[in-house]
Amino acid sequence: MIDVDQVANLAQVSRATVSRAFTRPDLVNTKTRERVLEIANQLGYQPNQLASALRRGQSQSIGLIISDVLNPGNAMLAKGVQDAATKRDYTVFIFNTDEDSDKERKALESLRSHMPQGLIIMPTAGAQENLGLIGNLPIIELDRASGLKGAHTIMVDNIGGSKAAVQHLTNLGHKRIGLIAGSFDISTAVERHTGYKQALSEAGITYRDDLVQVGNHREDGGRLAAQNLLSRGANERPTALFVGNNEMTIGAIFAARDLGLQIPIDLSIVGFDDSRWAKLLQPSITVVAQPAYELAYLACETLLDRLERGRTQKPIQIRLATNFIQRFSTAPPPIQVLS
Amino acid sequence: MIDVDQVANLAQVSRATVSRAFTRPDLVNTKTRERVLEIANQLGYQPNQLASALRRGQSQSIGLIISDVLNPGNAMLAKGVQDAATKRDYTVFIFNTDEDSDKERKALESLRSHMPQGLIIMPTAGAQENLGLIGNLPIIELDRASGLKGAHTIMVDNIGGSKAAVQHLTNLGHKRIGLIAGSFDISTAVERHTGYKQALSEAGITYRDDLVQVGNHREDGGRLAAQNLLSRGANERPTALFVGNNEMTIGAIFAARDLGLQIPIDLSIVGFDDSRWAKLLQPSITVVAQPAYELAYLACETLLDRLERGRTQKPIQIRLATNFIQRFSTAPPPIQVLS
DNA sequence: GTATACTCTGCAAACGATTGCAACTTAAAG
DNA sequence: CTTTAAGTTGCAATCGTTTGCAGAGTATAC
Repeated sequence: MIDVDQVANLAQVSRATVSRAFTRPDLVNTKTRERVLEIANQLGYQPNQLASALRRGQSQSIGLIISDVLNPGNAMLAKGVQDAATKRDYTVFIFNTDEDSDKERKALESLRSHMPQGLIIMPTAGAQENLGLIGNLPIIELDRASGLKGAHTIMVDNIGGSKAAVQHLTNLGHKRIGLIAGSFDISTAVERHTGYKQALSEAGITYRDDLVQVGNHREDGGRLAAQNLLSRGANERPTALFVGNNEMTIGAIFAARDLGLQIPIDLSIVGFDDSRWAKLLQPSITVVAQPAYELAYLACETLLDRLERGRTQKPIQIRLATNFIQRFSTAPPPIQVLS
Repeated sequence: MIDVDQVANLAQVSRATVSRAFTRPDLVNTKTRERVLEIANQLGYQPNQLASALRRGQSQSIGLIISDVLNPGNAMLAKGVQDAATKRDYTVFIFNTDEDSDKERKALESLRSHMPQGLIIMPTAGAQENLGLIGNLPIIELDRASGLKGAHTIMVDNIGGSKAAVQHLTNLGHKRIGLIAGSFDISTAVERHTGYKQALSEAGITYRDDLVQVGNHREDGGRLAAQNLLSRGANERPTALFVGNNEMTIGAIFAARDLGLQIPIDLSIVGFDDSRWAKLLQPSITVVAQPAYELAYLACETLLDRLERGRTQKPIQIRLATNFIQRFSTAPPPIQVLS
């Protein structure tokens, strides 16, 4: 690789001048600067980011820890963060946790050795202690909160989104609405559960524990939970299902099909988080859409602002609105058959 | 951040010994080593990757350039590469090109300054010249070939996959089989086109230019292409469509719906590349599945082997088999109506 | 006993950039 | 003409590791 000295020699200046030609152009005479840059360009010189980062103590990079890029929602987050970072000449280190605290810890350790200037993280259930490892790096929690006090968080309005979904169902006349929730050690699951309860309460429907199932956030969990809820007599089982995330929604749809239930005739379904297949299925699925890209983009911008401007004031806490999209998986409940 | 010297002081040794305790444990006395590691652990010391990389000239990282992590197939590639890299303690820098050569060039420049030890790339149409910029970094081309002579490539058997798909259709009795191909400056599109032609030829069907449409790899391109092919009289339009990638398959399905064509009664469809929705749709879609994860994992392992073992022998060129999955979007062609 | 080998440790020079400080040049002010 | 300031440049230290070399200590062989 070609370094400052080679450029310096050819341009007949010291390496200090070459360095300044790149980083503090105003400090070097116009003619000199042009000559240096010209020669650098010809040689294909590019400052070594490693050396630069080491000396300046600024790596010009940030970390991003998400649960799984295979989940399209997470991929969207990755894209949003990367786009925002690239625009400001930062590099992003991406790690996946697969919701496993151990992997999260390893990711943090690995990340730490690369000296990122900040971190955007979608915390796992064990994030609180893991985050201790990383010292006082500026951190923004994305999509959900670890519970760390004073943390900066950028999330969507889960309660509101959830409420909108369930209200839609109660407005259609549903009384027995099942909830397939995520694991309650994750803040989004708790909040969506809260929204569900609020909507029921406002509609004058009593909350029933037996209509709530907790799934593992994946397709099989959703399927299992739905089977559980739907394998009851026609006058017993829920007439509508609100599912707490996109993967579990797929599972629920499969379960309904297995049981021969027609959507939306026999069963209405609303999912949290929009996706490709939700639009594509017939009937297409009514969902609460999240502005994932904007969320991530904003998180990254916020982090970089904080890095470049001053240090910590009060914790930043942002909520973005969700977007309820009515499609064709919801309809009034079936007529009740007297037994 | 805490550095070698602090550990060295506490452990009453020189920093050389501390360093060796981590990197060449056999060179330091067992008792000393244990003391050093113990203290390092207590202090939470971790070697600074930047400094280490700079000094050793080995960054312990590789670059990955894909077209778009939002495409689930690409996300799978990213995951495969990352898993393989992580297992061997390498870090991955991920960049997206969105199929834009300019972005690819910028990605390469940015990447270069981070001194990766190798690169895995899904090349854009303009990759040949872009790759010149990066000097003699070990490179593996993933999923498709840039055309660079002597390049290492790891791809799937596109011709075979394509042939299997079209043979399936000819076996069902289809005579007019449309192809929605990708842009021909990308090797996969060319190869899939070749497979299509071969299968037709072997079935004794003459190749017709007007049954082939080139799309832009995205949903809208597929939709447009399909509209074009299907907006013909019932005795004119293709009775089956083979679509060259997953996004365009979605477009084709929408186009068929728009025209009121029932799949598979009026129209059979086979897509290249499996996906979530292909399984989920009703009818589910027959596809040629690619082992994307394995492809990527293998690419990364191959690259790392090459880095750690010796330098270049002859170019590596690997092809993985595709997997034809018959589902319910294909059926014999409709009975021809005499006009 | 000495000679030889081996094990372990420290010194100090790298890696490639950035930057405080000082020196030198030239222009402006008095 | 002298003084002061502004504009340019170079010197050399620094960031945190790694590593060639040499020296010290210990064990083994003769």
